[in-house]
Amino acid sequence: MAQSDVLLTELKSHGYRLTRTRRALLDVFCSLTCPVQAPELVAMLAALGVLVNKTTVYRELAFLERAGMVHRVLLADGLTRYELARQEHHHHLFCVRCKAVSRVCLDDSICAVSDAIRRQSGFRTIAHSIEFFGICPRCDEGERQE
Amino acid sequence: MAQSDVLLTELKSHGYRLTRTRRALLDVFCSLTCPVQAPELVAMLAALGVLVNKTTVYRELAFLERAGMVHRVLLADGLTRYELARQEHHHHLFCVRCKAVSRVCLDDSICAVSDAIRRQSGFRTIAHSIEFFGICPRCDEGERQE
DNA sequence: TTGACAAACGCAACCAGGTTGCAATAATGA
DNA sequence: TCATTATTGCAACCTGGTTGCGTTTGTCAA
Ligand SMILES: [Mn+2]
Ligand SMILES: [Mn+2]
Ligand SMILES: [Zn+2]
Ligand SMILES: [Zn+2]
Repeated sequence: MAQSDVLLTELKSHGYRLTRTRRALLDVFCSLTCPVQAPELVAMLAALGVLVNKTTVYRELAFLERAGMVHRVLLADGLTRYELARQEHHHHLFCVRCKAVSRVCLDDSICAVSDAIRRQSGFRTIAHSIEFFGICPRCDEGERQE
Repeated sequence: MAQSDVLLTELKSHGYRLTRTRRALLDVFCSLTCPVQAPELVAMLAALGVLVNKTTVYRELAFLERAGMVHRVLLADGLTRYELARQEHHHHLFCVRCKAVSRVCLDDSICAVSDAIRRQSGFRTIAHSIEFFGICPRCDEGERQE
């Protein structure tokens, strides 16, 4: 059973409808390895022959977010991206040159600062975002040759 | 000498003009303790009697960013904020309830993961952003009473 | 299979943040 | 004071995102 079918089954079991958009969107998300913007999703669906209005995509993203299946990713350019939730916990490397996004898994201890923050300031952390901005290996190579 | 005068002097020494907008903007930035959005700055300047067009503010922010005096801060709501650069290195706590932004200084070791990332993936980190999203002490108090 | 019903949808209009081209203005040093 | 050029205002534009509302469609029970 494909990963997207697992998700569809879960939605169905909660009484939600399995629409063309919903199926296609989850398919796309399962095939991706890095976060994407909503307008990009509209284009990707169109390329698959699924012509869907941007309003629908935004509403569907909100729905999938509520259902805990996708979440937002904020990177250095201020644009909102989405990726499948329930992946191995990881963080992002954003190349400020070519805008490529890659992933990195960090040591648990780095993610465990929440407790220290709670003690220090009383702030109850729900989530964190650790993003690194810099130059990816490919661009670094290119720059050295210029 | 006020902090903003130091910055103005530096700009002047590089041959840049000291305009009304520039002075007022640096004054405002020096008086703030957390990052602000561009439209907020337009309003704050207006409240000080400095009526300035939003285009000018955006251009001035780009200028001050190039000059290394302010930088962008991206938080959980996807809006771009700016704050004075050259502060003690710190990170942000974003209350998802009241949207308040506070600051926290983390252990150096947490910020030093860049080397590990370089070894692991070849990605050359220039900057990082570590943001925490959760409930601030005030809101936490309020929620407990409801 | 059919129909009722609510969920999902498309569309148009709208909003906010941000950008651009260009002509007018103002800070500077001579 | 004047020339030079950085800075500014304005209008028009762009993109991402939202809203209201009437229509379509997925689901399930008859
Ligand atoms: Mn990711
Ligand atoms: Mn800060
Ligand atoms: Zn790159
Ligand atoms: Zn709060």
